[in-house]
Amino acid sequence: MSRLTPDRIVAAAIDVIADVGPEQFSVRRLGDALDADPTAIYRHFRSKDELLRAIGDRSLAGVVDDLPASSWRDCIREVCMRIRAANLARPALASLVRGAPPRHRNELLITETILSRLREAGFDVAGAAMAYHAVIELTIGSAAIDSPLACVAESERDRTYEEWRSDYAALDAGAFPVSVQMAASLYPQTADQRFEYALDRLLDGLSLTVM
Amino acid sequence: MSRLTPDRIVAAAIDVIADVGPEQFSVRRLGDALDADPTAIYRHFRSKDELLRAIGDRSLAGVVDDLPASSWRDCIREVCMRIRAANLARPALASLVRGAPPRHRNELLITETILSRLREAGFDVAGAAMAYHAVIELTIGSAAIDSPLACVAESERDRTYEEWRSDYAALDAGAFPVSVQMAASLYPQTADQRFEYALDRLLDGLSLTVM
DNA sequence: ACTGTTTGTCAACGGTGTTGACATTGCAGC
DNA sequence: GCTGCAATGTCAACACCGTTGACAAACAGT
Repeated sequence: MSRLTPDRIVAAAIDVIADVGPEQFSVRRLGDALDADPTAIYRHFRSKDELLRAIGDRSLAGVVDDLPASSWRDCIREVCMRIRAANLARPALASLVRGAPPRHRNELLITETILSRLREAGFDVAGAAMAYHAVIELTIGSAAIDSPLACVAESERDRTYEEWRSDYAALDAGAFPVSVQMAASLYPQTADQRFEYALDRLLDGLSLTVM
Repeated sequence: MSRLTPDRIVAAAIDVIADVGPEQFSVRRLGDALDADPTAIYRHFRSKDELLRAIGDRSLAGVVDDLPASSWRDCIREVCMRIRAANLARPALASLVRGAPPRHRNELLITETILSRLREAGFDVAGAAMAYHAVIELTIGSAAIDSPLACVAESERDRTYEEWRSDYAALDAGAFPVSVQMAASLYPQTADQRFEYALDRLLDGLSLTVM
């Protein structure tokens, strides 16, 4: 075996990203962390993009383990929440999804799980495909939006939300009456809970198509 | 007045992005297009990020003009489609959604429009806030995911989707039976239509909360 | 032990955003 | 008019970035 392996590189990369943030992550920094020449990484990954995908896939390990067998809704809901949690925990991943197809094992397992549950629930092939894409777009897209704020301390996050609310409250009440009136009610609860609500409403809507 | 103005820079930047794609957009290219030194741009924008935000702001102009007055669903649907269209046309925006967003006029107009329609439709304050966030997260998130493929030629896009489908079809049918079976049905229709479907199902689900 | 592939190292290429020093322009106030 | 000052454009340079090709060391198979 070689000194560097894909596994060790991915593990080190996750550490580096946790350290310096996804924005500052670079091949050179990763090389430093590995005490190896940065270009050695290209012996194991064709490009940085391929490396990032591998990192993303590793973070999705276990997403489809021990799922509730109760209903298709509960199952898919849980999968989506776990995907979100994985993406928010390592915020770099959310940004690198970029519509790339799931070529890796964990991503494929997720697809297989969601699709099969939908089919069991009575979705026809076309309906299952549409429902799958709908649920995934909401989950991944929402995580991409929320990830920047997910990695800062809770106090700072709260302060940011409060700042945004007061921005709305300070608007011209003539031009933006409803925004001003509702300012205090915007960004309610936590970002996780807002996602949960959106996912539940989407699943409600999808349920209607199969009954 | 100076030879370069923020307006002219933004206009040129939009042209350049349309030409070479968001990925290849750089300050140097923009300088070439303006027949000026690239660093002259920094006399009008503090950073590339600020420039991108200005581009984003302009691209959202007109999103809330002449909306259908019929139903709240039609109205919000139309707003979301226009936001998506704006984001996909100027894909650079998708990548900058992640930063802490300063409130710009067009963005505020969109918020006001959606919130007021929801309130008129009978949503209470809390429900309108949740529905607003749900709809926006799906719209912006989905656009962020779809934008990389939105700016390539249709033939190349079709080829990419076909490649992804055949990736699924080539999987081990024992481990991924449903994925293999449904391979040809994945990524159905266009990305716009898939988003439309997801949005409609989400609106269906939101409708249930207000009846 | 010889050979050929794999892996690590090094220098370098072409690109990026951004900064500071310098030259030029335009415009206020006298 | 002129002067002085701020705004604007130009240039060179910095510190990075992802990636490639040539070369050396280590390993595998025969």
